[in-house]
Amino acid sequence: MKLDPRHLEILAAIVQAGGLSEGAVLLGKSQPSVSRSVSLLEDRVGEPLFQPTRRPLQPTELGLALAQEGQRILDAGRQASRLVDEYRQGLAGAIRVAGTPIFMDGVISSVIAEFQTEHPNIRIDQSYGYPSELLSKISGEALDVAILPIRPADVADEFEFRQILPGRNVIACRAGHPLARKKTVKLEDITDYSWIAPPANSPLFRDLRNTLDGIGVRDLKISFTGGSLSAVVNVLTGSDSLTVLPFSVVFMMQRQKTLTALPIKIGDPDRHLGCITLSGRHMSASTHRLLEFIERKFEMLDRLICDA
Amino acid sequence: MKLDPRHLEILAAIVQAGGLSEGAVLLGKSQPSVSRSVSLLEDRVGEPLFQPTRRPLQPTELGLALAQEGQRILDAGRQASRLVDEYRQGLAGAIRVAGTPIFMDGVISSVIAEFQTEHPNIRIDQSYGYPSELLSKISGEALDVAILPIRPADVADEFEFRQILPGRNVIACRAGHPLARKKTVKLEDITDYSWIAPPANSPLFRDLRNTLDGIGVRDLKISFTGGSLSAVVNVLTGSDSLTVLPFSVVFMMQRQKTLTALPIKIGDPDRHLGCITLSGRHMSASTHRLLEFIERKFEMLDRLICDA
DNA sequence: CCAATTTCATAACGTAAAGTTATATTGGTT
DNA sequence: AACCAATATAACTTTACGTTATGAAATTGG
Repeated sequence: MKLDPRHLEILAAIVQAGGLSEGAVLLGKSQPSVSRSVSLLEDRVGEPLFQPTRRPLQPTELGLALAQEGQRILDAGRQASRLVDEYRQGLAGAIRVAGTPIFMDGVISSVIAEFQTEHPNIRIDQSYGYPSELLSKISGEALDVAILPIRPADVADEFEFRQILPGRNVIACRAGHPLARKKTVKLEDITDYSWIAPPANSPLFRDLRNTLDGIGVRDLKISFTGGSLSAVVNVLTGSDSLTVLPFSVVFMMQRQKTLTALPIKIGDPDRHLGCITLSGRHMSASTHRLLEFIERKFEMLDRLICDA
Repeated sequence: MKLDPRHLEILAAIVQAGGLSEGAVLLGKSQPSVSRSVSLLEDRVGEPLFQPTRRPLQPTELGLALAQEGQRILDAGRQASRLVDEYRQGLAGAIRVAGTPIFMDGVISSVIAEFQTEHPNIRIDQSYGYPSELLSKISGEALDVAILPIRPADVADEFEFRQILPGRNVIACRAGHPLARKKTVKLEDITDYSWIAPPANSPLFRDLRNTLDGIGVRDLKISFTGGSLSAVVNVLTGSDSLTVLPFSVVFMMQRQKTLTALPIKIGDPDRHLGCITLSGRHMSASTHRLLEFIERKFEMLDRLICDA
């Protein structure tokens, strides 16, 4: 026989409170209401749940056993309410974030780390991808937030774009690089050194080609290609190679005195770093919190970069 | 915010079944019914519980978490139903049984032991007492069943009496007692031996006095008084003393070749052994089972005794 | 890419029961 | 015996469950 879980909850409250009236108060209902609910439950069970003609209303053996199950139901209900509250306030949940490898490792990951210390109950599922995959994952709702460099004009209507950093690339080298000591660097200086290229299908690779095309470098020696940011940095710091990197990444690395940017002006890409979400869809409160957090942190970073 | 536990149950069923329609089947409800219940729940929660525009209806993070709580509620409900079923069938519960010490230890306890092997989920709370206390405990609902010797006419209206054995006392002695070998025993033989008496406030003690008065014995030597059945038996088997015991008790002990009854006719008491319950009150199914079990066993015992 | 099919949502309506206030009963107490 | 607090009952309103019928949307298969 199927019992109404609400009846079991009421039974548990009465047993716990030690009386029907007190139980009613505990439940925030009127006394006659819970009285009748108990009657209904007793009718269905077919056995008395309370000792008859006993005034401080004592449960029978069966009443006590059922009240225990009612308590479990109450507990589960309370836990559910707690979950909802936390979720609605954006204090719990899971967010699927992905972005281009260099940006994610170089800049975003530390911001996410900061976010997690503030919100330990929010789980971040991070992954990597290049713009086209990222957009299709967002579109297919396999992803909540994508962080990538994109031309604002290229953002389709189904997406929402929040710019967090203007695009700005620099030529990067190790901190103690011979060229790094010079006040100004000329094109002729650059051609002497070999180059490190990011993976061929990455946006940065196109930036690298555009940049070098732009400043007239035609035949560049590529000594290393592919790999993650840490691979690039390792090769860069262990040699006199050069590469093109977003200034924000170099800026973060400068703090550890490993990389530096050459004092030479190159064309900025028309892509800007930003967060892409699906527009029109319901956004979870925790996702909203993360986006606001990222925007705030990058405002601060932008100010630091401008001051530098 | 308080959520309806039934909604959480429905959510759990849908998630478990892998779809709204299947969930409806699982719950034994119509599909529109559960559909609307989910809508109501989503309205109250204020967050989507299922991915929109996904047809095999996949739960969101929060939906999944709430479904888990719903599962706990379902489990508790099922357990409650199981408890009720067992209780109604008399397969579970607790019964408070008490009786006069000699009867309980000598006859009833072995019957109860048999009952418990048949119904391991029924707990028997056994205790001892003399008729007056037993009746007042039954009256005050501190006891479910009392087993005692009583005159059927003395049973008040508030009680229900089921006789299980006619009253019949015998003079008992150890198996190898000198008198036990005789074909017939005369009054003169008896007076040579000392007597063991049950506690002075027990019905058996009155039976002893009545019996001896009836057969003309005036000055009896009492060598031991009080104690439980096992104490009486121990003294009896370790000496040539005599005592008065219900024949049923002696009959049970005869099987172990420890006691025997003297072949001398004494007056039967007007009390009969039976079960007392409160009349008019609801009797639990397990109590009913126990009473029937006892009646059945004693019918068999009675037949054995008559055959002997 | 369109039709067929599956899956879910909505509509309309009857009914069960939860909720309320007011009032009657009944153990327990002094 | 009488009073008091706790529980039960009565009468009525409102909510929402459950039903069948039907509509809309997404997936599937050719």
